[in-house]
Amino acid sequence: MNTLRNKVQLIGNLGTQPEIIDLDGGRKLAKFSLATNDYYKNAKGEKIQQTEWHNVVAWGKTAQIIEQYVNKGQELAIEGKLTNRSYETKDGEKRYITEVVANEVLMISK
Amino acid sequence: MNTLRNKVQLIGNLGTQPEIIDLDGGRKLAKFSLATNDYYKNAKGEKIQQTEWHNVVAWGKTAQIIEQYVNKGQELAIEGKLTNRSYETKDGEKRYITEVVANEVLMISK
Amino acid sequence: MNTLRNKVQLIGNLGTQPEIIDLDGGRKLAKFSLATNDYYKNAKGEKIQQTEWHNVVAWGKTAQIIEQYVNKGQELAIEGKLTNRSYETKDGEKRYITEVVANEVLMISK
Amino acid sequence: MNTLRNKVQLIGNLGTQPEIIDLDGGRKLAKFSLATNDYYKNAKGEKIQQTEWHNVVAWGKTAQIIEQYVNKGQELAIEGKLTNRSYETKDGEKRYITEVVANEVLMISK
DNA sequence: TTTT
DNA sequence: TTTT
Repeated sequence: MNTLRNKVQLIGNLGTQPEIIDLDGGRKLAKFSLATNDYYKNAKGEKIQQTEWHNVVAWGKTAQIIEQYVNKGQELAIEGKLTNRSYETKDGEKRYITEVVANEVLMISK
Repeated sequence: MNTLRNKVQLIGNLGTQPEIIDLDGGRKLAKFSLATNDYYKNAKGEKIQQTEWHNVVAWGKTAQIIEQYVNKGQELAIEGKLTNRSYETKDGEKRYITEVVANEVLMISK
Repeated sequence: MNTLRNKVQLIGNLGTQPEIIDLDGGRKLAKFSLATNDYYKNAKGEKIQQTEWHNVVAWGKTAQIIEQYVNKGQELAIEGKLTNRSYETKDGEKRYITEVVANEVLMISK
Repeated sequence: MNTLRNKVQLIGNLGTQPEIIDLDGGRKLAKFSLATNDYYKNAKGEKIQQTEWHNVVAWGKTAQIIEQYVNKGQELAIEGKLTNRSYETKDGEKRYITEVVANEVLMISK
């Protein structure tokens, strides 16, 4: 009843090898940056590529699939939800980070 | 050719009245916070509500529609893309902010 | 790994009370027609409403929710997949029907 | 204001070379069948592939892109809306056909 | 056959 | 900061 309310879909390329973290109890966490590329023409008619980098995380079974099959540079479609976390810097300042929590991944490169 | 690569959809409620900024050339910019609510049961079987707050912006015609029809508290469905901007604080520090740029809005409350 | 490949999302109104079928083993099947309305302006500048009627089915837990909470006329968001079935008429002719199999429903009317 | 209400997204392979129809006024229409594949395990634990075939049409600029770049067998992501048409057979019977009208296409094979 |  |  929830994914209709908060859904993100990205098709892009991994900027780094995914980082896999082994959590207590055997559960895994995967983290990676995904670049989506947007193309448009500017006022001069030049074709411009605009790249957005997204922080993506995945848990459990999805993390396992990523660990086994997903590598740097690869093209990937993901679906998930948009989340915001805050944390404190070592100077005690509060910072905010937005992450996409992926619940589905689809490798689309051949 | 682009929205398939980077798409966000949110259905939630406005936390504040939308802020409307009149840009040079008559163009408008609308900014607001949108709360999406997720419900799940914890280990004790208690129903938990988890709220995510999203920064949403809209330009041009979409901003006009928001100015005319959208108010604090209202339920709204939006579709857009996920973007990241950086800016400098007055102390010269670089900060990052993630925003959803809405290209469609749909008022779903009666 | 699948919903990224075949996904339908509709926001519309039920044309009829949902039909609930009790299957063997206690499982339920819900069937209903959902009208989505599209608005556009024609060459004369008149506002035209175009309605599409969709055959929607849901199984199991989603069917139960529909039986309990969803009624004729109500506004509903659904997400699911697009499927095609064939059947034979009593004259032995093969006919095709397209249905949306809903796996999520969200009541959005107040 | 409309695509939130009726949206279909498919990632699949073309079963045939797209049929391109030149309409009056230079406008084009593209038609093709797209197969989406779903994988699941049956009661015996065997991996089953289920293929759905979808009728897809595209108009204008999207049809031109398809004419130039899209070929039989290729993997394609499309986004569009779900429509239903009726027509009469030569025996005077009314038949219904469901089509996905694509407004975006993305070639995802390399 | 819905709704606005 | 919203809503149920």
